[in-house]
Amino acid sequence: MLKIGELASKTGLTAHTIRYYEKNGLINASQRSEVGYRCYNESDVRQAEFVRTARRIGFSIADVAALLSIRVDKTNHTCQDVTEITQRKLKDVSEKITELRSMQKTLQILLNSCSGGPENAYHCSIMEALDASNSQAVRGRA
Amino acid sequence: MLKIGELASKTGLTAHTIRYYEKNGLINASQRSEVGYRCYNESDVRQAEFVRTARRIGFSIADVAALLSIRVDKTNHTCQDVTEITQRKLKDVSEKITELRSMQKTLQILLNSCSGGPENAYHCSIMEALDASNSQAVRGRA
DNA sequence: GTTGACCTTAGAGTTTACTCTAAGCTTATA
DNA sequence: TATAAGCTTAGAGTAAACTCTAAGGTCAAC
Repeated sequence: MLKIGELASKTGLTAHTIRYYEKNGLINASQRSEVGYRCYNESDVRQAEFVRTARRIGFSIADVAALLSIRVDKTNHTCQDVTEITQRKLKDVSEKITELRSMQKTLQILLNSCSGGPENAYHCSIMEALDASNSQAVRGRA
Repeated sequence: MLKIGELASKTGLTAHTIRYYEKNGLINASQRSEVGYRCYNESDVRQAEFVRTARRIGFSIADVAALLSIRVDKTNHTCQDVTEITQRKLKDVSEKITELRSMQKTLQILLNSCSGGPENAYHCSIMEALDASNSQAVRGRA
């Protein structure tokens, strides 16, 4: 039976985070010591590791809660339930990537257009591009 | 001279957002009407458009504030000042993309491993992968 | 027997960028 | 003239996921 600090170092979470997850129903201590300390058994530890793994992959806390509810009652859930969550997350991630790539491209174009040197910014082409909202560099995201 | 609602529809921001930007020093109305309405002249409008453009590209509010301080005093700032901000932002964006790509890859591996069918989740390989923290799919992000 | 590390709780604070509300005045339209 | 749309302010609420604080109890070691 581990105390919270031990679970923390075992999982790489902080004790604060573990209590926060508990408040959100992701992790629980199946027992308390006589003085009220949280005690985690092997099954609790596995659940905590599940949570940490899922969070690390990018699932939100709500996603993890959904995955856990499947995990504790696998026979009443289908693979489809699981893949739905995963697919939705993949879609989110992919959309975010598309958006960021567009930003990346724009920023790179801006950087390419400017010397970046010590001369004053009076004719800086980045500033000019930002000033002209009809500029080529920026129009990509309109 | 535009009122806030007119500036809003011209820039695609909301009046709420414009006031919020004002509070953060990004946009200001160089005049007020007799009854206290904000009045924006051409220069104010250009600044608002600058802000909107820079935000759209992905600059944070702090970034935009920095760019504006250069904008209003170009002769005392260098191209280097501008490219530094842009480069830092490009680095942020690129790092975020790397992180998300890794998530994307992991999620795709999970999806590929699972049928996603209506059978129950007892042997769902996604759940198994999340349970086994030493799984191949997940280890990539450790 | 006292220091220091660890545990408890409730609850507030952080970050970013809005978004909305309430209460009230102004302006345009019918 | 009534109604609706628009403007004002200060300040609260939202989202996500922590992160920290205060005030206090517990435990192992020197």
